[in-house]
Amino acid sequence: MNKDVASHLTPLIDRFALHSPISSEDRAELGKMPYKLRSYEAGSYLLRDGDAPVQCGVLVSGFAYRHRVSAAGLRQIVSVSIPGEVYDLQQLHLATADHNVQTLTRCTVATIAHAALLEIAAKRPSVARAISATTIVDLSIAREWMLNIGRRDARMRTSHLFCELAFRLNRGSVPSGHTFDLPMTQEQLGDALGLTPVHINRTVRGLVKDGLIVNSHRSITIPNWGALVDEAGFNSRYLHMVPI
Amino acid sequence: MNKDVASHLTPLIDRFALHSPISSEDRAELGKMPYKLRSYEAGSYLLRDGDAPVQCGVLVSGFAYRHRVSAAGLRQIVSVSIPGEVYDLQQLHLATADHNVQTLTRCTVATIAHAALLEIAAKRPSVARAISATTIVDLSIAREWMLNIGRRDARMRTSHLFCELAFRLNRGSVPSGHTFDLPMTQEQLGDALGLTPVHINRTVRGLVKDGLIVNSHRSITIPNWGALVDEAGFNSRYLHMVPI
DNA sequence: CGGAATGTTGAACCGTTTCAAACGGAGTGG
DNA sequence: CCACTCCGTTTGAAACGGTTCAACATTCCG
Repeated sequence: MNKDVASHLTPLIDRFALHSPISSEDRAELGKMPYKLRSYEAGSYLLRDGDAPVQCGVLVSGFAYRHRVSAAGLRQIVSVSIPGEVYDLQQLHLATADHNVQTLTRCTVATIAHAALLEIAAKRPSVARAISATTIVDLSIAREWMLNIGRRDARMRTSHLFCELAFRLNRGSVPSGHTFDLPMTQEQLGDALGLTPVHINRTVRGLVKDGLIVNSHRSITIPNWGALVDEAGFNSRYLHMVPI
Repeated sequence: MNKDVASHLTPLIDRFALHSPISSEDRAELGKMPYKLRSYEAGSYLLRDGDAPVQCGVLVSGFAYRHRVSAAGLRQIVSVSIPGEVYDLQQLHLATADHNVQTLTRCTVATIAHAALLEIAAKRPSVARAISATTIVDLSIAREWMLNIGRRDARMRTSHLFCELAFRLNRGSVPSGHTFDLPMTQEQLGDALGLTPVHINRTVRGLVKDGLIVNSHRSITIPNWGALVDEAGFNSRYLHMVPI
């Protein structure tokens, strides 16, 4: 199952390299990690609240989301993972998961045992560092989400999320007229933004009416990137991503 | 300035040990890190958005908070640091800070150069691991804050924050009748909870009226821990803290 | 002591929620 | 190929939680 190692783990290594220097030996070592390739239907759980997490996963293809459910049964989506991202470093050193990770679409996932990753991290400080850096960027995104949910109105919140996803999906540069997949229902958007699905509907329609986005079949087109950025008050700095 | 090394860095080492095994040699090594002890007035900046972070800090005494300001000038407090906590691991591998850290009270801070910490982390995998684990717990707290801000009403939000602070300040067990310092203005509470100061006022008064808390002089007494926990829907699991 | 910052309260307003109903598209079975 | 169902989207109207604005009381601090 490890024949084409480099191609499946490349996103993980690239993500690491994005925020922290990774030497070619590190690359080689990381590329040799044993992993398993699996496919999941849309809606499958990749991690369940209460589980003991024992593996990391790279989303080779597909979207996933991370969510917590309160004692009262209220759900908050706390992050969205896009193709090529690692979705499970957030639980690397914890005995019990405190949230769920669920697929939004059919996904192909390369899973790596925590033990394997920790072993390399123990041998190679730069890998340990890269894991930390990746987690720190997740934390920065979480801070921006708190600001978004806590302090912006529905319209800004929604356009801010669209900006973030477009920017991440396009790795740091979004041309006007760009289209991207957004495989989330309006209920899921509501759970991500702290709003009701009904209000998400009205808000998205408002953005469409004002020509800020075009919305069809779970994909979003941004006719004018600058206009949406202004609407959202979006500043990509928190993503700590160097534009390509 | 390093005479009484163990006493000032102990909180850092203890925090590490809380989530990840730290051997006695690691302890000794960490205890030998060079650091500087400084005092800050209430309201001082420990880190400014845009700065290049070069040092970590341990809050030997005093409270601090972390906040982001949006393009429109809206402020969101994204975490509160209590005495004994490390306040700066969240920027360890980033070139530029994306938020501010400011003191709530007069603070004594032990600062450690990032270089010194990274050097030990490079030599000692368990230290690298402890840094990661600490950051991962911060991330878990951030997730709960997103849930709190996004999905709970003002009354639950406010009592949830009180529960969290009481629980962290008391290291995992809060007896009924417990009193703790909460050196935050109502405006700051509002910025932490995504509410206006006026509404914080009404909410806190409501909690007082219903006997869930007693509030005087920036300190909070919890007459009945179980009652406040129920009101807030608080479950301490996300803090990943073993009760003492 | 005086001035600034913080806390308190009321009343009007508004963004979002709630409830309810209808619509549309995709998939399924007869 | 139609009828049926399921799920997500859309829309309207009323209700509500939280905001805004404004005024005043209190505490803090130089």
